[in-house]
Amino acid sequence: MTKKPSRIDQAYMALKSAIIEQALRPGDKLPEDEVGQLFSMSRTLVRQVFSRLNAEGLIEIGGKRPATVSIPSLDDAVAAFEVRQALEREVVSLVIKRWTREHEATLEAHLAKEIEAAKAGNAPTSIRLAGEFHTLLADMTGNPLLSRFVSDVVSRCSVILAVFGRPHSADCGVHEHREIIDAIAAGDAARAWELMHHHLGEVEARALITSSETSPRSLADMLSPYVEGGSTPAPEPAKSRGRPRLQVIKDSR
Amino acid sequence: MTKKPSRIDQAYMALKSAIIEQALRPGDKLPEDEVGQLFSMSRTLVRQVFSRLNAEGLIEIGGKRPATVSIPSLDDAVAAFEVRQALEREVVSLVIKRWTREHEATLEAHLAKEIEAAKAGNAPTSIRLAGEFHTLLADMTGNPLLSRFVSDVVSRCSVILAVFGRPHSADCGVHEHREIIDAIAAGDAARAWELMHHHLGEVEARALITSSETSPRSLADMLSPYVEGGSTPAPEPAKSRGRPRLQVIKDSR
DNA sequence: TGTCATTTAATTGTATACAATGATGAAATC
DNA sequence: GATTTCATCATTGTATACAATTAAATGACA
Repeated sequence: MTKKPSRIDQAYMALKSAIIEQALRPGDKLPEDEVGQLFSMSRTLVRQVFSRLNAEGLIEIGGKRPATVSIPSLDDAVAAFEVRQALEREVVSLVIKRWTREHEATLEAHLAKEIEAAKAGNAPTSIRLAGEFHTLLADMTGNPLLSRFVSDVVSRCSVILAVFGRPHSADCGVHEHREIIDAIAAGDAARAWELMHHHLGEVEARALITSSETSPRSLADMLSPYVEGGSTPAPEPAKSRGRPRLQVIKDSR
Repeated sequence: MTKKPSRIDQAYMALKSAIIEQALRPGDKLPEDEVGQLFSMSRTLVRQVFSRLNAEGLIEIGGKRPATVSIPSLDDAVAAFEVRQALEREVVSLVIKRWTREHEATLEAHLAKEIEAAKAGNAPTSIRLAGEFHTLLADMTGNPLLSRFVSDVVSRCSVILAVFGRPHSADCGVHEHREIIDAIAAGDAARAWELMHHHLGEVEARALITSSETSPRSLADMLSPYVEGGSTPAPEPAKSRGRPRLQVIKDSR
């Protein structure tokens, strides 16, 4: 039984997904009260959400300025991939030790989803699933701390790709995931690590071209798919603030 | 010019130090308003401090119960040392690559402090310095993310030692640090890693004996050396509660 | 027209108020 | 005397109010 996520958790996951799927791009501003209205919570709670996102390096806060989606530097990018290599080496090593049939089934199912998303040309989903492959693998180590660190660094890498990366090409990534699964299933630690190392190198190699195009959309538009309820919560377009309208978003579970 | 630490930073560092030096022991309760009074800040800020400490696994919050210093399980301990080995292997590798004279001087100076603390029999300081040796090394990688992760896991290990560890014996640790510095200075990566691996194994090996002795002191007493200004926790002690009544915090085990 | 000073609006930083929830202890009943 | 029930208290969860600071807009002046 998964304990039901609190509203804070929901907002956290929603914003994290939005950033990772690049619906929110690096540099985008996140005013506390605006986000609060979108998720129907007070700034107090938004602040807690921001605190968590900041701890994972996904947003920048504290400068008495609106929070912004992080813009990693090139140094940050190098550092992230450096750490990621070290962590995922350990992941591969541990997963092979504790490998079970269920793990294999889980990864196969995930890979199927990746393939499906790639076929459908669903870029945001592909990006998210590509990252989840690695966090899924990390979960299988049975080491929660390692899992957390990997999840953390994978998130950072997603943002890095949003800044430096060329458009996500799902195909090659999926194929490499295929090979990694096979090597792990075969218990070939050396080959599995070599493949993972190469795979991460490929991902890192995409950090060469800068794609900086700005699309001035409203925060509500960018976030609407992530706010619970799916459709836009009809944000007040009026600039002059009338009565602060609070919308109640119900828990549908 | 280091940016001045905010009050939040100060309280965070104070509590972190108190936990790492085992002035606050696992299971100790940390009521928000009591801590707030000690550091002369509102619960709002205390909450932010707690949030950070919780993110690093040093305290537990959220259960509608008072925050408590974390009591890591044996599984947590194994997981932490597993991750730590992976991270510090990378640290050794990177530090050797980027080794400079200044690094050597910094570490020598730190080692001198460790020796001094060991001679003086200052256990809390010894514990803190032993951890700082590793974070200092991590800083020298020039990789802020790796540095953060190492700092995080080292903190966790400190708490773990507080739960499972036998009383800290500074001498052997200091000697091992000595050897590690020498191997790194000599550029012998293999030996440096072997020494570090062994050293961490030694530290982990102390996670065998449970030392559960309870000393029911007041929170103010335990924290007073960490509160800015030393022993006066209240800025306006002239009121009816000149010395704030502080309830006894018990260690339940 | 361009630049600079001043005002105005927007946004965050912090504290406090109120509600909700779980712990504690006392009283009543068997 | 033990146990259960209920009231009270302590503590956190959440929202809002106010202060402080920064970004933006306006207007004056060369």
